[in-house]
Formats: sequence, structure tokens, C-alpha cells
Amino acid sequence: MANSRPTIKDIARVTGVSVATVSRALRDLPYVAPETRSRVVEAAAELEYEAHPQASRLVSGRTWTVGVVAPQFGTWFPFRALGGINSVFAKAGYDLLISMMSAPGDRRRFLDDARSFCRRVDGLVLIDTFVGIEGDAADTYFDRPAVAMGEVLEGASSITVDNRLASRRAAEHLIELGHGRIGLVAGPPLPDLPIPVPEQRRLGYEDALEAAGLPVDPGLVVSGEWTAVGGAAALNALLDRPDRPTAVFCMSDEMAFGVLRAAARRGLAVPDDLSVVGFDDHDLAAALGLTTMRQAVDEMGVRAAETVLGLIDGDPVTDLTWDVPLMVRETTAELS
Amino acid sequence: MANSRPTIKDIARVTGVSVATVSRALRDLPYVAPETRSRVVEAAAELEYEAHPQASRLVSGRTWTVGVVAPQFGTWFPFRALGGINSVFAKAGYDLLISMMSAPGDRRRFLDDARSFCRRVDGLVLIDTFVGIEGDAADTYFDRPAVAMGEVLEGASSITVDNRLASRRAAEHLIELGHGRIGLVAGPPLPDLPIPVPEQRRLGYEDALEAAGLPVDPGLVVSGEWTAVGGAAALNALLDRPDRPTAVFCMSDEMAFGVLRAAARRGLAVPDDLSVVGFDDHDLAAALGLTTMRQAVDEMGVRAAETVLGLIDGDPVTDLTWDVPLMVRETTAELS
DNA sequence: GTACGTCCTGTAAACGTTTGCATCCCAGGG
DNA sequence: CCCTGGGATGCAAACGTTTACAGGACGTAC
Repeated sequence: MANSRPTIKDIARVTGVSVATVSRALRDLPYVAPETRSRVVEAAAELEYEAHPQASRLVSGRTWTVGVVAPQFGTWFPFRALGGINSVFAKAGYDLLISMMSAPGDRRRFLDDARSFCRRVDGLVLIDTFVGIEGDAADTYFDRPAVAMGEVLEGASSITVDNRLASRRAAEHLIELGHGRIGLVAGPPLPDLPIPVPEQRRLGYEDALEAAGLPVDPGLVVSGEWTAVGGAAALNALLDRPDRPTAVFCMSDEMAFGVLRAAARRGLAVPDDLSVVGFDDHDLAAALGLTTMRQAVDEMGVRAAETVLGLIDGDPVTDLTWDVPLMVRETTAELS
Repeated sequence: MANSRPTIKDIARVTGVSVATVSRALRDLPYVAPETRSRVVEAAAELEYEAHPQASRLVSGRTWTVGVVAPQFGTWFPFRALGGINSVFAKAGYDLLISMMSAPGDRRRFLDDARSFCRRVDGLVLIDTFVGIEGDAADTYFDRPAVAMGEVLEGASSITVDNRLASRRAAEHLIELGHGRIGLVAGPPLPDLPIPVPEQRRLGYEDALEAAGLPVDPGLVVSGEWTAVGGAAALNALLDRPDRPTAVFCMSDEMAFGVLRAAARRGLAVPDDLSVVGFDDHDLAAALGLTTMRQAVDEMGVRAAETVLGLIDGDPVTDLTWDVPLMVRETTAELS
């Protein structure tokens, strides 16, 4: 028994045509007689032939693979995005090669390897990689079409949200409910990686306060890890103040979950004693009734993937801002 | 400017040796004079040479890539596993090619494409794919070394947990606390894909009851989606019974989160009025104080990846059962 | 001085495709 | 009847590596 898989030569021998014709027939290229093509296709099916990926890649340059770079920390966002991305590329016949950064420090390592990574793929999706944070354009690191999720990147397409505007909207919601003392549960500043997201969200929060003529009290802003534990700690810090806030806006839903928990432990009822707004629309947010700003991550992933396919086909670079609607649920209420 | 990247030939020309010697020098093969090797290595660094992946793959057969098959549904588990898997392979110099199944129906599609997927990789990690569910062995679909997470698969290594034993342990914990009426919040039966996990967990629950001489009441078992919403609905169904349970064991943490929420809405205090045990040790479980059975998914992923590397190097197939310890936190208490 | 290892190096043949170019055949126009 | 042109096909050269094999140089044992 011929243990190895059939090659294009086998098909050629069986059908009595040349390998060139087989290759053309199988790829639906012109200049193949219909009768010949069907004979070839039939033989290929019969032998369960499939082109050797590495061989065709070597000569054609097309890898039929796209790379996805995702941070492993902050698990929820990238994985949901990956789901959307995958659905598009699977349908289009592309493989997904992924490179995960397990820590912010891995970002540098990834960028150093970027060119070699590019050789394996036809295009790239960059999730929260903040490549341009030091002012670099995409082509500093990549020689493939790329789309960035989460940052605007020169030379690449991008899909982002307006963090400042969305946060302003979140704070406005609380203000409209009559809240005047609104705490901000913020993400931690990263000295080694000054990502603008926390800052933008803080600015949006301040925008809302200022527009409403409310004082901006730095004491109402507390930072913590992007986790439920971080959120709980932050809320505790806020509640230890003499003039505690009646509402808080959290920069992520995971932090908000921690806030909800901490509030319950301290005997505060949500939303009666404390209103809470999150950011993300995490999988659990709806089930837990959390009012939040919705990032439709999977849809953004779908769009990112479609954009990559477009770029590969020669479309021009585009920047897209995704809408972040307010989802009013059960953790916010009018100030009593 | 030479736009294209340097090849092995360029190195050969620059250093004045043959391509064969360059190839050997760069891969640390023997029979290269130290002086020659260093000259070659230097030139390669100078030109920023890197071997063309497709070319070397074509001839050597090694792809330096491993495939990971993950379900996209049930987001938490596979993503955490992916993190662990990634960390190992990144260190070992392997790329990660992933194939996600967006729905249980995709399982068939994946299996049909499996052989072609195999040609791109040196080994496979299968996460909750239940390939063997119809009695097939691994080599029915794959001709590469594989390790399965979540099922025992003939012809592949496996990393599993003892669902029955772990569930028994969870129920025993409640029994030890004095609970006699213990509800079971179960995952949904999938008629098209009869995965044994829910059944095993139910059996473990029954084991505990029987061993304690407690009655097994089918009315205390309610199924729902593997989500917080599903858990909440299940708890509501349980609480609508005249003789409501004083404790519930949930087959997943996400369901448990829904249970906690539903309990709060109905004015039940946890753990005073209702004890709750989950299963998974989800990211949020610790922060929310959920007592649960811990599946250390990232560590399991690490081990799975190491096992694949071993298989590639010729190690024999092994089956490993991972321990699932009980994490007692704040959602369980003695029956008052 | 010959024979024989050992270490190093080069030549060239793979690997399985894609693709530029040449060739052949045949229909249709003049 | 010749010429032209385009459709269909084949030939062979890439693509950039790895690797079997053949030497060549040199040292050592006889």
C-alpha cells in the first residue's frame, strides 16, 4: 500500500495529462477543456488528493494563513474577538496562526519576531497590541496587510471604540439619574506600557462631570487591577472616604463584578444605595443585570477579519470607530 | 535596494562557502569547522537572514507548528487552556495553528478536514472535541501525535478529570455541612452530541447521596444552558418547588453565578439560606467567593502541550487524570 | 610509503507545487 | 489554400531549503 499521500504527479499519471494541466484544472484557471477538467477533478476526488500546503506556498507566496496577535492577559476580550475572527476566516478558507502575549513584556518579544511571523501569513489582526504607542507605523514591524483592534495604527486599518465618548456617556447616565458624587474605578497605570485607554476613559468621565457643572474630585478616582479583585479593592477604598460616592463607573465589567460583590459585603444594596456602571458587556453582564457600555467584541472581530481579507485583495486602509451603546440594566437607579 | 529577503545563497556567496555548509552551520549540525560556523553565523546576523519557513518545511517535513482545536462555545475553559498551551509552545519554538468550532455541528466539519489540517502541523491538542464519542480511535482522523483534553481517546494521550469523583466530592461537602436536600443544576443534554460530562457529574452527585443514605429525588435535578442565564432559570425552577433545597451543586461556575444572582433576587441570602457549589474555578470564582471544584485549566494546558512535545519526540501515549480539589470559599455554610 | 579514519566541504538531487513559454491543433477569414 | 489567432496542453524552470553522496585534506597506524 502506498502509504504516502498522492501528489499532483499521480493525478497526472492517472488522467494522462501533464502536471501543469492538473494544477490549472484544480484551481479553476482558464485554458482547460471542460472534459479534461472534469476528468482531473474526478481523479483527484478518487485519490483523495489535496495539494501539499508547504509546496504551493513556497512557489506562490500565498500562505492562506492569517496571523492573530492576542494578549493572554485580560482573557475575555481577545477570546471573544477570536471567535468572530475565526468564523470569517474559516469560511474564506484561511488558517489562523496565533501568537499570544502572556505578559505586557512579551510585546517587545513579539515585535522583535514580527518579520519572521509575517513570512508565515498573508495578513494580520492585532488585538490590543499597541504597536503604535511609541509612534511607529505598522510597516516598521510588518510587511503584511494588518488591521489593529483597539488602537489607531498608521499604515494599518483599525477598528476602535471612542473610549472617551463612551465613558462620558456612562457618566452622563449616572448624572441624569441625579448622582453628583460619582466614583471612578480605573484600570492601573502601566509605567512600562502607557496605553491610552485608561486615560481616555478617565477624560470622558471628567468631560461629563464638567459639562454638568459638577466638581471633579481626584479623590473619587481609584485605580486597581483590571480584575474583579481589583474592582473590589477599589470600591472599598472609595467607601472608606467620609463622603462616599452614590454611584461608580468602572472601566471594565470584571472590575464592576468585584464592585458589586464588595458592595454586597458591606451591606450596600445595588442600585438603591449604590449605582454601578461597567464597560465591555462581558458575557456575564446581562445575566448579572449589570448596566454597562457594550463593546460588541465578536462583531468587531468579524469586521476586523473582513477588513483583512479586503486588504489582501488590495483594498485601501481604513479606520473604523465602533459604536458603544449604553445598556441600561439593573445596577443603576435614580438617586433617592 | 534588494527588496526581497536574503536567502541561504546570499549567505553562501558572502562567506564563500556552499549552501550546504551554510545550512549545516546555521542548524548546529556537526562537521562544520568552528571558524567557518562563526563566519556564517555572523554573516547571517548581518544580513538578518532567516530561513524561509515554507521551503524548509517542504523538504524536511517538520512544520514546527502544532494545531489546537478548541470549541468557541463555552468561552472560558478553552481560552485559559490556550494560554497554558501557548506558553509551552512559544518557548519550544512552535507556532500555534488553531481551528475553532463555533458550534457543536462544526465538529463534523472539522473531522472531515482533519487530515488536511494534519499536514500543516507536527502534533495536535484537542480540547473538548469528543472525537472518540462514537468509538473511533485517534488515527481514524489524525495521522499526527495528539493529546486530548477532556476525553480519553484511543491512540492519543489524554488529560482528563474524574468528573464523577469530583462531583461526588462537591456533593459530599454539602452533606458534611448537614444539607439533606441538595439541588443539582445540570448542563443540558445534547441529543446530537451525547457528551458524557453531564452524566458523569450527575452520577457523582448521586453517588454522594446514596453513600450518605440520602434519597435521590429526580425532582431536584434541573437542566439548563451552560450559562449564568441557564443557572438562574434552573434555580428558579428549584425554588418553585414546595420543598425547596437548602443547597445546590452547579455543574459549572457560570451557572453558579446565575444561581447566586437568582438567589439574591428572590431574597435568599447565600450561604445562610442557600449553599452553592460550582465547578471549574472560573476566573471570577475566587473574587466572588464561590466555593467550587477547581480545574486548573491553564496548568492542564501546559501539561497537554508538554505531552505533545514528548509524543513528537517519540514518547509513548499516556493517560493522565488531573486532580480537582475542592475550594471552600464563602458560598457554603453549615445548615442552620 | 601506503592504508585508513576522521573531519570538513561541495555538488546535486530531491521536496511538490506554480507558472512562463513553447507548441500543437483547429476554426475562420481572406 | 494560406494565414492568423486563440484555446488547450506540455515542458521545464523556478521557489529556498535539506540531505545523500562524493571528495579532499590531514593525521595516524602499520
